[in-house]
Amino acid sequence: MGVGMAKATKKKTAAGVHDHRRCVNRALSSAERACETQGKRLTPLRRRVLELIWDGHAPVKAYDLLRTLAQEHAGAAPATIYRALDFLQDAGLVHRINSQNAYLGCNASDHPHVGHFLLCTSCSNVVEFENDGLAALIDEQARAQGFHVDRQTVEVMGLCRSCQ
Amino acid sequence: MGVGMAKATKKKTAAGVHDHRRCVNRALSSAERACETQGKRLTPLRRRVLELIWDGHAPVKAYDLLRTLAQEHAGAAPATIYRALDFLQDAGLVHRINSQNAYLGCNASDHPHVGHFLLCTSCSNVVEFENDGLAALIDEQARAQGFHVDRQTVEVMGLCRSCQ
DNA sequence: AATGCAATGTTATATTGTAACATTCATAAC
DNA sequence: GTTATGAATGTTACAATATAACATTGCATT
Repeated sequence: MGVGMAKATKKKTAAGVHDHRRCVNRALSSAERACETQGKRLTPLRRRVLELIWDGHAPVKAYDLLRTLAQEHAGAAPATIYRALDFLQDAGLVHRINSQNAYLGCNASDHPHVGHFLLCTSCSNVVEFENDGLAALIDEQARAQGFHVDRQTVEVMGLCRSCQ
Repeated sequence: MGVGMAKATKKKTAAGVHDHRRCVNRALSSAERACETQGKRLTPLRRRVLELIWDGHAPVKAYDLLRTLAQEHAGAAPATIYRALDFLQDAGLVHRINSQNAYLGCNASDHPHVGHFLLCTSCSNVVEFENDGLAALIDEQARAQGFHVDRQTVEVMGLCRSCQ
């Protein structure tokens, strides 16, 4: 199927497909390094789940992952997915988008950072952004109220450039 | 039950109870005004759900509301609660805390504002805060990436002053 | 080989949220 | 006052998301 598709749409999408494939591979390599560093085990199952998450451009639902995984992995059940997701989140390889009950590969697992996202309500694409000033301002505001910050999430809903 | 309790703990909590009662009443009055202004109908059912939300200090789960409501309202079903919650959110009287699947009364329904929260992971209390600079910075960051913002939510997890 | 712990398998169930259609209620038009 | 209308609620069923609990497997160390 992959071959036929590739031929049929070669000129227009082949490069894009390969780019994306490269991007996924880069993410997986980076994930392996990150786990090595953290002394965590990126087992084949966990690695495969991470790969499935990266396969799409938008956040993925747990049960969509499950349906896909089940086609290639007999014992797949909800716990299978949720355990993998828990591991991947702990390892900083995946973020949960709370407003969507969905999961997104993290492209910056090599350094600590907070979860700040722009969510397009039209095309469902999500981009993670980093803004140290923003993180600092949130921290400062919290401290001013005597609050000790462990974690912060920012989810911004709206329209991406191409959907406006 | 209420009377016995009140007597048993009169000195220490009676004032607090009354303060909270006053606070709830203020919120309900304010909600009535807000609906009047917006041309929306705060029916007895919706008003009661809002009151139940305000009864606790922490965000409330939909099915907890349902259990409580069901004791006094025969036809209460999930849809009953979710419809009321949808209405109250549209009217700006209630916020949803995405990271907890829980709902919180809004103390500033008289003016437009964004949903910024400090969530204590120890005592479960939540405080909403307003920081125009923060909202503006988020907006600016988004615009810089060509993103048009409709709504923003900030959820900060950590420890409140008294839980540190 | 024996032990122990992490990872996964397996089954069941809890929690959260919607869909779809029927009925009731308030309001305005007649 | 009746009637037409749409909003609100009642009612039943089910979908979607997530966790609990215990069994089994696999891997690393002794």
